[in-house]
Amino acid sequence: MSKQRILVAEDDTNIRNGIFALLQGEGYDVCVAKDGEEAIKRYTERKPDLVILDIMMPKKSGYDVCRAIRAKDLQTPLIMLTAKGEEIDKVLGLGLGADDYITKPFSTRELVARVAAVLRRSAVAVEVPAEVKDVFKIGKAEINPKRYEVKTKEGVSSLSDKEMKLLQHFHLHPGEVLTRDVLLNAVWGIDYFGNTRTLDQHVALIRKKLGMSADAIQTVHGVGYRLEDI
Amino acid sequence: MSKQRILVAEDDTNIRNGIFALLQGEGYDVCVAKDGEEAIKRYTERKPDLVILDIMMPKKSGYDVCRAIRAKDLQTPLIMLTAKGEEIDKVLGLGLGADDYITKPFSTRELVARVAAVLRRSAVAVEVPAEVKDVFKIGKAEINPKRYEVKTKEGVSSLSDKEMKLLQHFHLHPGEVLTRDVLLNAVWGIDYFGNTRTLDQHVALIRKKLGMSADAIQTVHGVGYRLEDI
DNA sequence: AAACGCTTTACATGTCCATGACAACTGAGT
DNA sequence: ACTCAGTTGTCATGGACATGTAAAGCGTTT
Repeated sequence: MSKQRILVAEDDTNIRNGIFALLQGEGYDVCVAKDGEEAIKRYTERKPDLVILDIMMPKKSGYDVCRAIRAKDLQTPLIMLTAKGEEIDKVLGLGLGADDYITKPFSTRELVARVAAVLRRSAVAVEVPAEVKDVFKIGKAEINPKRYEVKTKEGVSSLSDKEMKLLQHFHLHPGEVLTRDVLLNAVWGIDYFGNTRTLDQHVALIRKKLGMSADAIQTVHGVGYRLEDI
Repeated sequence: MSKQRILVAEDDTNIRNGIFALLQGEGYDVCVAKDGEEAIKRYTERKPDLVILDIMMPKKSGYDVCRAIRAKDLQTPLIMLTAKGEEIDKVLGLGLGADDYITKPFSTRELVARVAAVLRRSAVAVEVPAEVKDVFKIGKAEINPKRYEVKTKEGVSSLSDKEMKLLQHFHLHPGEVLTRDVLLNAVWGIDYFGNTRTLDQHVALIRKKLGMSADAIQTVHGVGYRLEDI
């Protein structure tokens, strides 16, 4: 799974930097905003998987930002930071659609736990509409995404996470030439700066596991790869 | 299946409207009551599939309404809203027969999750009397869900609650790769805020008790676990 | 206080994957 | 056909990260 992105909107520099460092340390891709307007801007340009909103902010309050986001998008989970418990009634009462809240002051443990829990819930709720969960074929090999396995005449081999994602992406675009950029973005995440040879390496592994059907994944010299559709 | 109907009894207008909008947005057929007497009236005329009751209400308290409903009907699930943790003891202690409770303030996600969970349970209770209650096998070990025991060639060991739930979940999805998220949601509940390593720990314990059949539960690196089906 | 179940921490172990080197290949231009 | 530069296949390896495992902490029950 590629890194999950979190937008943190908080005006207090200390708290903002603290949360930034904390979440980044936990392996998230974090972007920040120091007021409500910036938060909305960052939201539209970065499309984060989770938004953490302070309520008291200059320009636009957390309430306003929440409404603005919910107007466009009902999916993305949202955590509010509040100074006092009472304000929660407002959050709920106004039907703003926040997913969780944390009252200041909070412990780092608490923040990390809630962030993880909210992301976990939303991951399950979405239940991966973009991905394929049913058995499909590549060449004469059968891919089983639920089991992370590929079955060929030669036998059954198990697939690693990246291998599975690559195969799924090929299957979703049969016959199309997929450039390295596209594949790297799809499997490794949108902002992957690594060596492009990594991709070749994984293609090679996949071909090995496909056995006879290896040539179903053709290389298009100077461009990328292509799944043969028969 | 037609829309499921939910009755919400809550005196605070903001919260009532918030819950109303939230649940309606989730696709439920929602009706509301602003005090205890109205709640009982609405209940008898609408026969909802689920009742959400605030405890502190004018005219009749949530306790009273709960008792009144349970006097006629033991089926319909019931969720109590409480302001403080202590009151919960009363709810449970009085044997009122509430199915779940939520302490204020709560997040929208939490409410939605619990509503869905309670409705799912009651649906299951009507259709299928139990989850897995018969003896089943994992590898060469025999699991007895009624006795919370596992029998292997080496002998018999007893299983804890979580261990049993985990094993049942594996047994219900043989061969499938189950992600940590899915397992945590299934066994620990949707609003679990703990460490993901807890799961690993329990898997380790289960493997120990499975003895020789330990490798029936395979780990899929970077994804989760998988029960080998032979 | 002792036992138990669950969680958390800490450290050991293992797996996968990113990376670089080099060989083999491709295609365009001669 | 041959050359050559750029691209891709393949292999080997170190390191980052996920998992295994033991032990300690914590709250509840006996």
